[in-house]
Amino acid sequence: MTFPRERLGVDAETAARNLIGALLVRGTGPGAPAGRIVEVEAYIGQQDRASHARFGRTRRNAVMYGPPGVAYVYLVYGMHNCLNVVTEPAGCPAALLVRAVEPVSGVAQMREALLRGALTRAERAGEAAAERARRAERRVAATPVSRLAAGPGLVCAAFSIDRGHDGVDLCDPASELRLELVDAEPLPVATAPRVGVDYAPEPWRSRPWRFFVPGSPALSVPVRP
DNA sequence: GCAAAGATTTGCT
DNA sequence: GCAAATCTTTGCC
Repeated sequence: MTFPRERLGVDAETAARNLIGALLVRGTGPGAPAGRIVEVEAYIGQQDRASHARFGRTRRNAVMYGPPGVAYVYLVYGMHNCLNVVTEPAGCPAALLVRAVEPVSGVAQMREALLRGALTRAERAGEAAAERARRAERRVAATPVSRLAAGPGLVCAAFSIDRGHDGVDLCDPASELRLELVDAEPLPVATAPRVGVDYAPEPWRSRPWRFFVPGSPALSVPVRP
């Protein structure tokens, strides 16, 4: 069943809890990558000094101002894509960063995609390229299934998500990238401060807007005490 | 126009 | 445990 937009068009903290446990699906067919979202972070409003919306509306963050359920994809550190799900009613710039997904199916395609990325990086290494490529191959093959999408950059790499998906409607069952509602017992949700936002002043740095399934083997970085 | 930093991951010391 | 990789976006001259 496709994910109801109403579950995202509410306040961001409620939407974050709603999004935990949802299925993220890329493409169609039996080998299509799919996995359960087990960790997200909320970025809420222009006043949030950790959010891309803190500068007001720009070309990059424009979709954050639009309707909920749409993908906001951006590039960080010049090399990693990050997937967000726009939340709150249209007009309020807010998004949920998908930090970790536990693979459910399509694992082979995920490994292929991760390896493609690693090989591209290895090629640029020049003379050490061949050695790097071998290491990348071993590393990807040795990575446990639960760790394949255990980080915001890894989610995009494993699911082949890039900025071409910016603006895609994740609630449309016809979309290449979409969300599905899982008919199961709701997962427990814990909170913690967000990761990698030390540049932001208080109180934004310490807001407990990281939402995750405690004990999941697919979480990104360890939870800060 | 140019300098600086970033919602990360990887590999080496 | 730390630094490099890499390039877009933002801020300031």
